[in-house]
Amino acid sequence: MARIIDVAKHAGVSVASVSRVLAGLPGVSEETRARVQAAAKALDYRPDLAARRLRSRRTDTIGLIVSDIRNPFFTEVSRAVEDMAYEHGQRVILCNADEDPEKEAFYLELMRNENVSGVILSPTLPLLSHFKAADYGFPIVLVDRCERGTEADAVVLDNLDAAYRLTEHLIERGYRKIACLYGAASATGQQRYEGYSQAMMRANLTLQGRALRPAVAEARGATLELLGGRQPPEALIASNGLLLLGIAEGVRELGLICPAQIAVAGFDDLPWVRLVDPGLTVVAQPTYDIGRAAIELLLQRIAQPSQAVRRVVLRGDLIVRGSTAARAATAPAGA
Amino acid sequence: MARIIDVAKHAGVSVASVSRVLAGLPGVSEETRARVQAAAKALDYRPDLAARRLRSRRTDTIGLIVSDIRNPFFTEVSRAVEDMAYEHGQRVILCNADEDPEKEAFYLELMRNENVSGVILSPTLPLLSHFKAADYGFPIVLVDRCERGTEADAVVLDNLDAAYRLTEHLIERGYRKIACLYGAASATGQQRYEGYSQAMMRANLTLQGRALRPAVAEARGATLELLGGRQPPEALIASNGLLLLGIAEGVRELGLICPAQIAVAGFDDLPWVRLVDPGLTVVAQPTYDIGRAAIELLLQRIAQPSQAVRRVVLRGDLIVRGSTAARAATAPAGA
DNA sequence: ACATCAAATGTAATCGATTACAACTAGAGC
DNA sequence: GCTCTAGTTGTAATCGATTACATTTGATGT
Repeated sequence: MARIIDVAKHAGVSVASVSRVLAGLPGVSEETRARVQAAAKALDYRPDLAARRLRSRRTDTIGLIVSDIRNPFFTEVSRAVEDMAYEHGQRVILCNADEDPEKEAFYLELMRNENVSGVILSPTLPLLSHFKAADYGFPIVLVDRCERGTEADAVVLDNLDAAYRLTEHLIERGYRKIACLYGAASATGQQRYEGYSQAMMRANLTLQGRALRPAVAEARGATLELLGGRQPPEALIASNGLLLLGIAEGVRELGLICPAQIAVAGFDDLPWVRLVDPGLTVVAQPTYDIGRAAIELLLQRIAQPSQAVRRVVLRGDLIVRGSTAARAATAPAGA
Repeated sequence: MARIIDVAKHAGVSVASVSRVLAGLPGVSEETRARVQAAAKALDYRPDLAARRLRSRRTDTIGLIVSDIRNPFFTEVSRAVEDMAYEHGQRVILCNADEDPEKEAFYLELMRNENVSGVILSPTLPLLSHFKAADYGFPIVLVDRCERGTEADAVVLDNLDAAYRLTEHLIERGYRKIACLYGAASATGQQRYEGYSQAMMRANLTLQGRALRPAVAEARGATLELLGGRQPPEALIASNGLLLLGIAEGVRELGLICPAQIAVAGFDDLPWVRLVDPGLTVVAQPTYDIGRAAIELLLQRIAQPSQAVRRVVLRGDLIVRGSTAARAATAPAGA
């Protein structure tokens, strides 16, 4: 493998000139530039990144720590992050923390060791509660999750508003007994539950919330339980796509007809929600935009480490489908 | 940030001793070991990875180049790869080549520059056709795609067999006019089409194949076209999850009843396939195992660069659901 | 008491770039 | 002709580890 000194010899110049040409710095004559480029091409020279990183103290690498890449929301976000990162000459190291604070700490530690340019993170609840971006040696941008007082750049959905509107929609359509299954592991789930709560209380309706671990089976179980009990709800809301899937499974398992017997709504406009029977009403998140906004914030902070904390709040898009069609006047009580 | 020389001074030993202790090499007294560890902890020392990589010529980084992480198959595979990689002290750089040979070449180039320990790759068709792992400066393992003569380690499904069994199942259930929508961009799609063809020919049935770009909209369009024409097929087969989704969309759009009016089957046991109306019959791929097998092959090849080429062929699992229920004796022709 | 040897430790070269600084060149101004 | 400046170019220090090789230490055998 050719080294910079080989290129220098081949071109008959010094290593400094080679370095300058290849870095595109000014102060090099056209002739030298041409000779160096020719030599580099002739020798198929490629700089050793380890050496460059050691000397320059820059890695051009960003870390992306999500809870689980298999969650379609994060899949999409990570895709956006990767696209943008490579466009800006950055590599991406991807990590799955599985909502586990220990794994999360491990990966943040890893990022420090890797000396990354910056990190995009969807934090667990315990980490978020005292989170200060300044505590880390590198720029951090949060995605999907953040609380009012969090001292960090962040890109989030307006969760409270979105959940409020979704719940309001159900109320308008005539549903009264509405239960909400929400993720207990993230701030986002809590905020969406809060939006649901506010809408319900405003309409003087009784809250029925279930905090769940973010897993399909959890939501399925809760659905079977709720709908199998006495006083089953008329409508179910899921705070994210995984839980929505679980609800759909449970409803299907019970053989209930949607929305006549049970209305369903949730978050994340996943490819399949329009396929299950009457089509599911959801709040769509602009996932790709979320990813893109996150990396833009990050790149700007890398360039300007001391700028004020910024927050991008995006609005969810309510997509109404058959699963929340207007409720029949009153359910015939016992026929 | 503490450097190794600081640790050495603090412990009253040489840098060599520190390095030895931290690398876990033998030939260090218990006392030195303890002092070094204490010093390292006291100073919160963390080795500079760039320096280490420069000197040791190892990066402990593997590259994962897939066509699109948003394809659930690759999502799952990449999850497995990441889990295993971090367990073995390797970082993962993730790249999406989008079935684009240029992007693919760019990323392979990047991997070379990064001096990765190895790469896991799902190659495009043109790359695969002349692929030799030995042409690259690093170990490579292929996933999901490989041809008979390919000179590279690979982990693949027994595509021909799986597609054959799936088609055979439809034939047994009484379907005759069976169309197959398959991905034109990958060897895998072609092999599955081949399995379909063999099963059809064995039963003396007429082939009806559509080579498509791997996109949901393509399959949806083809479905509308096929089912809208004269002589519509009685059953549709998709060679992967994306195309299956497109078929499901198309069928739903036309308001056809499955399987009475159209049977559907495909590949990939995605979370939603049991939810759409009668449940879709599919061949399930052991995706996590595929990812795990890939990285195991890779780690072994890294350890033993000159060992013989190996291939892991996994068997698909036919999961029968309502979408391929036995066909009614003969469709009443016009009532 | 001394040669021998293994274990422990230290010294310094090395990986391959970037970059501060010095040195050189040529033309402008006086 | 001489100084000054601006534009090029080169030399060598530097980043922070690993590791080949040299050296010291201490135990063992005779």
